[in-house]
Amino acid sequence: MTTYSPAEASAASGFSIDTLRYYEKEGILRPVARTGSGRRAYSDADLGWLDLVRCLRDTGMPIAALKRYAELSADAATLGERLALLEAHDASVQASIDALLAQQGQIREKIAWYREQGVRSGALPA
Amino acid sequence: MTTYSPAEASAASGFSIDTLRYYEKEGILRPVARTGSGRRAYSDADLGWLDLVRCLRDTGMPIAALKRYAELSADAATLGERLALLEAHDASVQASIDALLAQQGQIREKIAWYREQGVRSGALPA
DNA sequence: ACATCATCTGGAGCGGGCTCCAGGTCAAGG
DNA sequence: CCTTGACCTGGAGCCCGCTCCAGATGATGT
Repeated sequence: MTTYSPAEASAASGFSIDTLRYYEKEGILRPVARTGSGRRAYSDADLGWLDLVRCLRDTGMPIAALKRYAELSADAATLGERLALLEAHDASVQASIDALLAQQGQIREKIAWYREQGVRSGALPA
Repeated sequence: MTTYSPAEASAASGFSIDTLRYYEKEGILRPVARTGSGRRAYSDADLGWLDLVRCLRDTGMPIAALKRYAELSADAATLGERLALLEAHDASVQASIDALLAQQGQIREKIAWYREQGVRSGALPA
């Protein structure tokens, strides 16, 4: 069973070492195994979980929700609850995408308007 | 030429009155006209600009960039620069959308995995 | 043996973006 | 008139999510 040093876990997950320690302190990462001398030894399972954390964080899930999800993960009986949490998050991601698409439309209208103004005034080539 | 009280501008833009004052202080909103007694009187142009600000903020443009954009808007000769700024922002919005779609895929995989686990273990109905 | 380096801990500090507060000033309704 | 309420100002405070620091400890390479 391979293990990984903090530096390796950081490289693999894309989180800084400080952030990994912070996540552990916050309960997003359950206590990581230690070597005899007290250094962290991340497991493959830890890295897998960090991958998911990365994805959830990057899609805007707040630390508190991540922590909740992590707590639930400690108990197999909460599978339904975790599923619900993920589904709610999926819906919120969908909402963000929809909002971004609409806003992108507005930005592009503005861009088109600028282009027209520029050409009309001769400031931009047609 | 219609004008709007702070409360009206807030309702129309969706920004709190405090945020409107903050934006003005930061230079995102150029100094708003005042009534004889010193109260703000927002114009239609102000509200239009706030609409755009809303859109840009909601798509993740930071305060500093908004400020830059606002400064450029004071000088007609900077049209090209503003256009470039918007185009860059459009590209970053597109990148966010792409990233979200990919991450959504990952989340949905996880959801599917949970469903299967749930059914397999009998915790969830097929 | 020694210098170097990675890591450890607890806690302070930071940047972004607001949000709230105290204390004061007007304008309008009863 | 007098109260009420919207508004004003400058500045402090807050929440989030890290990020950095000092000081100590243990592993590593020469």
